[in-house]
Amino acid sequence: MAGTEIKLTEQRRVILEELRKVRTHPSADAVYDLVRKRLPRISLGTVYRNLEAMSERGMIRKLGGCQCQMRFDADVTNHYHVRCLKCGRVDDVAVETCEVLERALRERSDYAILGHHVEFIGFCPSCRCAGEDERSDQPEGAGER
Amino acid sequence: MAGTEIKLTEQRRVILEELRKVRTHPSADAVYDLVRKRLPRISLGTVYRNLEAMSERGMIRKLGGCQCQMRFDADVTNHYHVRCLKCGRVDDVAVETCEVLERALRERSDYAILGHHVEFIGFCPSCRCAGEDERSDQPEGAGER
DNA sequence: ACAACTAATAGGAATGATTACTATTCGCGG
DNA sequence: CCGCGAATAGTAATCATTCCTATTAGTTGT
Ligand SMILES: [Mn+2]
Ligand SMILES: [Mn+2]
Ligand SMILES: [Zn+2]
Ligand SMILES: [Zn+2]
Repeated sequence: MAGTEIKLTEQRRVILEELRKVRTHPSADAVYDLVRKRLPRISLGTVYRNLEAMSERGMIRKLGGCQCQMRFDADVTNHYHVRCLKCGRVDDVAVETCEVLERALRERSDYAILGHHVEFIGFCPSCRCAGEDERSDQPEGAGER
Repeated sequence: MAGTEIKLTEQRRVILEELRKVRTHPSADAVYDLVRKRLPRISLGTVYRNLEAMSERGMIRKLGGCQCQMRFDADVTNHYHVRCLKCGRVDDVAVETCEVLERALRERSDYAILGHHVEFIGFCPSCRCAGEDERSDQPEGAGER
């Protein structure tokens, strides 16, 4: 239910406030630690559930768009990928890699940059068609894992 | 031990051959299923161990460079991130997002493209210094999870 | 062929992030 | 206060991945 309105409960409000305070891109359990200082009785499940609910609604971002399961590729040349949000299919894409991005960053960052990766997200040809049919009745949870 | 030479055992050879046959970017357990047709006694642990060993040596690629643990961000504006391979720290980067990539892909792909994400990888200022010190004695497993 | 030694494997247990489940609680209109 | 749907706390289950250990395969020297 990606577009549904959400009630701003105490727990959700505090999670959001704490996440807005930090610049560290915390993990779910790090958010849990922050929130627990103000709501000692909150449960980890509530943190996970609400982080998920809020990212579905675009109130926050979830990083590392890839699913948990790793994928492997015998092609070690530099190329980018596109992943289907619904079925998880991964394909190569036909855009050339963009080293200009890396050069630009090397000048502005204190990190020692080793590389970068780009992943497009969308719906593959078959899921795309399936989605257009059922768009009317089911808003589709976008397969977000 | 990223740069060490590797012996091409029967199991490794078959894993590599099967991975080279497909274009599907299979997961570890999908590789296991493929390999098991030829080596019915191979264990899942061996598949995981050797996929990891071969990707460390650049013989294959591991996709979804992000760790398993999700990170969250209250900043929902479009921006890219850089992740430290050693300590997992994630920072925002100061390069503007590259919509030209997405436009280019939309013309060439059958996917319905919804977006893309870019993640740079490298060493953060503190891990970078620490790494330079110990570079002599320990080759450093690059923190590859 | 045999012993000694090392690297790799099979199989199963352990781990850790995430999700599912369920009884209880909360908030709210009537 | 009552009834009811949404949300929560606490815990169990899931599932990809890693760890562990006894066994095996390969290698070198005799
Ligand atoms: Mn590929
Ligand atoms: Mn950010
Ligand atoms: Zn699909
Ligand atoms: Zn670091």
